[in-house]
Amino acid sequence: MNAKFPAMSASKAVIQNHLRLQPLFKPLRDETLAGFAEYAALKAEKKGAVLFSAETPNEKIYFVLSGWVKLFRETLAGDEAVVDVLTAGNFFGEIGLSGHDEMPYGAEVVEDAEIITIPRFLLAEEIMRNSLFGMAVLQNMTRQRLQRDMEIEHRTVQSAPQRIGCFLLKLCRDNTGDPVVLHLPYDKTVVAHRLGMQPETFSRALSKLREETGLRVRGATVEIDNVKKLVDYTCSACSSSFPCED
Amino acid sequence: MNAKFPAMSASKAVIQNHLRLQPLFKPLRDETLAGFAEYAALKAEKKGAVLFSAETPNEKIYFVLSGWVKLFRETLAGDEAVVDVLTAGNFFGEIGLSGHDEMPYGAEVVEDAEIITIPRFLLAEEIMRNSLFGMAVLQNMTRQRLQRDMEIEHRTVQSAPQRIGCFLLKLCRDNTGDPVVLHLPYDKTVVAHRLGMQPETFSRALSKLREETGLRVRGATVEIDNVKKLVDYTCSACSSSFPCED
DNA sequence: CGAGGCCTTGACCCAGCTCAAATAAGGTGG
DNA sequence: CCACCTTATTTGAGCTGGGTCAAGGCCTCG
Repeated sequence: MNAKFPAMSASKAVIQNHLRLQPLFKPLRDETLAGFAEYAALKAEKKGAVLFSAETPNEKIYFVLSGWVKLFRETLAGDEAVVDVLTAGNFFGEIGLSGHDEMPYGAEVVEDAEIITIPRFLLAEEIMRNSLFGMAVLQNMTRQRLQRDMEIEHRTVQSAPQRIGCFLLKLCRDNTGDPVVLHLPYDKTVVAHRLGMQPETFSRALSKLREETGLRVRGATVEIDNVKKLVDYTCSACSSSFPCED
Repeated sequence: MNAKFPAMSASKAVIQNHLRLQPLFKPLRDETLAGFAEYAALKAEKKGAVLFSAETPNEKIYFVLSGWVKLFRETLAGDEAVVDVLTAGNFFGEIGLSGHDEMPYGAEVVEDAEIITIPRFLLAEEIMRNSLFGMAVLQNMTRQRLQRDMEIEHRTVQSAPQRIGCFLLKLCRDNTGDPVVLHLPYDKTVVAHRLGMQPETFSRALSKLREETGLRVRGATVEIDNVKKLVDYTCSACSSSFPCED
């Protein structure tokens, strides 16, 4: 009964609790999660922190508990393409599970974040051992692929204001009551790049969206009085109707 | 020893041989493949055949042995977005493995094709039983996701002529000798949509690419004298260098 | 040989990009 | 709490790649 142990196991217990809440881990038993927690680390990361760089080997899977992280690549011309932006409930680095040692993109914290990392090999082992878990991972990857398909379609079919609308609607997902208040989670420049447009275009498109659908923007806060109006404006160009993904 | 049996088992043997060649099935033993072959069907499909429609439940996985198949969605406006175009060695319908009963897009033969179909449940069972196979499926899906990531980047970073160049380069992949002769596999309209552009734009962009890199086009045949020149022109905008995917 | 479907070309338009400059918004040290 | 510096955001002006519409040309197949 070393004096250090109570503290340590308390911390591990905290991690284990967070892991239990991850949808991906639903098929796992507590003792498995405890095993993960043993090797996992929970860390508070400051805005600007680089978790890993592109073209770099990486051994961990990252679970975002809070804050925002962007995944990005840099083109030869020097400008960045934002692949995705993740927040609470998302994870990344799973690409490594499929034998890609070098990450195809870098990861940077864009809003102070709490992140749990787990060594990749633990998950890989569990996938081999527990086919239910393997299936869960496969389903997750499949969903991501479908989201990418949609994204590609959106980029050619939607106008800039509509893309912003679509982005805002995804943030609404939970809120149902009509006056919705959102906080733009991070730097508007990052949002712009996430949506594949320049910051100037983003600014103008947001103004247009404001006129068109009557939403209000104050700094990083967005208020939507009439969600239906926003849906009508945004989703008219799309091939699937509103709550466009499961 | 019914008279029918020799014929049937010969046909099944043919199918089994095709299945053996699928990279996805590498981790499977012959007896497993034999089991698949028992329920599988090999069919010659004519150009224009619709294999399934979007928003429709589907129970099969499709392996393309020859010819070309396009996967597509239709937008409300009525124009089609080509999600992907597949040929020998590719397969589709795996989305169904992750519990998506309704297909998110339709499949149509765009060039006479031979296709093997396997009931989805057989693969699903095997995934649960054989974790090596499950891992192979996961890796495949992961690769597809990464390809989508690249595609999204390409759409914003590359010009129309560059996108065509990129497309041609992928078709070169095997040929190494410098004078390369390619046959555009299908309808130029389909290629255009696959690349996210209008047929008119495709035509103009192809002319530009011809001037720029000295390749020659005669009907559906493309001759490339200087692959390096094409690479230089095409890949200059990209974030990864030439043979851009494994 | 004719019809319909591709493919190409021309003319014009417009969303979004680029360059440049003016403002706003934070964050920091005093 | 304020002045100052740095980093976002907005706005203006002009450009351009690609879309749209419309008209031929060409090739294929019946």
